[in-house]
Amino acid sequence: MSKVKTRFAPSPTGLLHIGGLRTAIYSYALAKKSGGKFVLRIEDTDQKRLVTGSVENLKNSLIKSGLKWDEYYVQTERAKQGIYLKEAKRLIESGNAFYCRCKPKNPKSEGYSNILRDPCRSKDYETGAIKLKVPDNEVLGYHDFIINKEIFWKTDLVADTTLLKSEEFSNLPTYHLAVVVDDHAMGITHVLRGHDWMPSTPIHLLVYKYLGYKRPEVGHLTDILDPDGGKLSKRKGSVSCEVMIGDGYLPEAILNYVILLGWAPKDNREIFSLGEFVKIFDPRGFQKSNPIFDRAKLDWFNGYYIRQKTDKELAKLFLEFLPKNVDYKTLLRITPLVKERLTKVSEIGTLAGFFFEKPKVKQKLLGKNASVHLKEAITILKKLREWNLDQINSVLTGLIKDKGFETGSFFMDLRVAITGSRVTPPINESIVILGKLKTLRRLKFVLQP
RNA sequence: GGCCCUAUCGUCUAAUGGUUAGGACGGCACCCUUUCAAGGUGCAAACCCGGGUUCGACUCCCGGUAGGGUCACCA
Repeated sequence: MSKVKTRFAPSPTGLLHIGGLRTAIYSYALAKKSGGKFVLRIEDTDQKRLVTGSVENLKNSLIKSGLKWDEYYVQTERAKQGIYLKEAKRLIESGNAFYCRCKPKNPKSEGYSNILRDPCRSKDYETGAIKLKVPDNEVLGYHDFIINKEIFWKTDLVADTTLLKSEEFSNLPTYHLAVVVDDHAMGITHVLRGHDWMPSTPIHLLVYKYLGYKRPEVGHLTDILDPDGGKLSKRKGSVSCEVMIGDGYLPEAILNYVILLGWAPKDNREIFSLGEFVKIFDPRGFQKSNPIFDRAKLDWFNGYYIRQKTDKELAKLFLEFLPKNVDYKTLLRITPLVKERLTKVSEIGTLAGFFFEKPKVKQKLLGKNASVHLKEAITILKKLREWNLDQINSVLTGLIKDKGFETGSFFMDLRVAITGSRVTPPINESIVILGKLKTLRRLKFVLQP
């Protein structure tokens, strides 16, 4: 197999969205599978929408997911070299582009436009924005390697599109020029991008042709849809990688889930790391229809990957979500008790908070025999010389038998008195970690607040 | 509205003309069990509709319908 070179070309307008991450993953896998290179290119030619800090954030999110790029470019830097201006002028010279001095359209006030041919194409300006002179009565087509189909457009339906902005916009290229010039200059062999780019593909096809470039393979990926309909909205915030990690999701869980949105291997295997994915990746496994983002399944992946962590790894992750003064050694002992009870790392606070802070115990959570249960528990636990699980287990089960208590309600009262909650890690194991002193103090406190 | 893409359980998907239409998440039930989980077992749950082609269509073709995208000197 010949070597594939791909790129991920985000615009630095915010955080890395999981849709973007997905495009990056597939591009990465496509290149790496062949032993080729993966390029990161920042498409920052729109000054107005640039968000400061977003380039760093983009990089960080990619790194956390394990996606390492082999080459890195920034478009405004390349624009300073004059490369886009030079190529745009070549198009003017060959008669395939023209200068335009119309006022830029405001899409919001004008809605969709049906004017395809720009009036300036017949004028003979020598400055202004440079637009593509789209030919009449031709058919443009390409084979999409993801949809696996030939796709065609009639040029009569393609608009004269701006390629290079005018002087007042610093002669920066638009996406349409920049992407073609850069992909060619960087030797990109496979372009993989979102479905939303499909309608502008005929423009790029024309630019490739007029500039005399060999064009790469092109494939369009499905869009991730919101459960409420429409494209997954950034406004909901929690679909950016950074926010999700802050919510307690693991990068490897996000990665694994996202890989499976719109792609599946022949054997339908579901669990894999990035490295394993690269090995089995096959572009024929793409789904053609848009998948819907399903948080329940993501949660399942997250729980799965939490359970795969060693106690040490997990305890370290917990630190992020707990008060600063938490003792790491104690946390390490707690970890195996909570491991299989977590969906998100952030839930450690509510599940294990009682270890670090005396809980408020609501009386109504206690059963009607609570005071008897707790009194007897105090008496028998007080006598214990060795504070370990075996001792506590045998002493308490012995008590239940002797007094004829109901096992479930006895332990529930103990649980509530110690933790303040009816949903907790195993109570005897918890008491061992909590220690004799605190345990007895809490039990007494509940009886006599 | 023009153009383009798409259509299998609620969701993610497998199937490449002949299957009891398979798996996963979620749901439900049972087992395990001192709560909740995790784990185990089982159950319910899908080929958008209408025409063709064919001995035979989830699979191929056409038409509806539905969903999505896009129509900026934004990417």
